[in-house]
Amino acid sequence: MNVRESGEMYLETIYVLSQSSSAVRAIDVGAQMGFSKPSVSRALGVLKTKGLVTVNGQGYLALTEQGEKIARTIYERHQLLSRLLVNIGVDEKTAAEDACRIEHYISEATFEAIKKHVKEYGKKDC
Amino acid sequence: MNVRESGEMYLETIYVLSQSSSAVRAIDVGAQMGFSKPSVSRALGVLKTKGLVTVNGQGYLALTEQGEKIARTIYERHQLLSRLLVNIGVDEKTAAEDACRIEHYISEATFEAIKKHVKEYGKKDC
DNA sequence: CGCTTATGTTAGCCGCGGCTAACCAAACGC
DNA sequence: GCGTTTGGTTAGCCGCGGCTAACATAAGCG
Repeated sequence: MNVRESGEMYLETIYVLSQSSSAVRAIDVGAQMGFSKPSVSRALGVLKTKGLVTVNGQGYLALTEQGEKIARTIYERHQLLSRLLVNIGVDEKTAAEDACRIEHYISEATFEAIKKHVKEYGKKDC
Repeated sequence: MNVRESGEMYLETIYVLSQSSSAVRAIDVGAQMGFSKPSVSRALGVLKTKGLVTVNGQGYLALTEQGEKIARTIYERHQLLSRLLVNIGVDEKTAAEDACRIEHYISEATFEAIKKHVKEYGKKDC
């Protein structure tokens, strides 16, 4: 399922919120992302039809296996990129902001290369 | 003037084409980017009204000082990111593709940090 | 019971940035 | 000199992804 930046951000947000809260609803996602209720409603509708998100009777959101896979991928990239940027001297806030955009646009190959590089870089302590 | 990814790509393309050709026209930009004539026409119209591009009587395009500044910035980022990715093991083609997207989304701070890091990295030969 | 508050959805707008179809004008070639 | 080819514009469509306004429930509370 092709999900682009917007969809990925929704999935990632649900994923992150799920880790600190036992129940995530649409309104929480909107609050987190700074988007209106209708925007969230529609975006979730799309993600539902794509089989990436489910909603139970109480309005609680859950990622499907597929959805969680995407969310975890993006989140992992976010973490790695963010740490990387901080490591090379970018301030926390800017690093997080930049990582948040870059994370949607790098290929798997680039991600793997960065991961490998970070490991080497750490080992050699340079 | 706020230019986003699309506008930046047009500016960058004009800039690059200008370096290997003495005269760049809208049609060349379209051919290079794989876009239709009307798309280019409209995009250039916007860039013209923003004072970033000029067209002379013969239909030849030129970047204004402002426009060239943006184009050079983006191109510089493209080059640096591309080299960086190749250095850490990403293949040429993928590196270019990824750089082409990332270049529009990194902050000045991140760009400077990467530049600095690349220099250090080179020096220490690790 | 009835009002308020919280949550979600529906309808419809807008800017962005692609697209095709159609047209216009200038240059080129027979 | 006239048809074709080349380059550009105008009009208008479409999907994306925000938005507001308005409405539908459902829960909490005096």
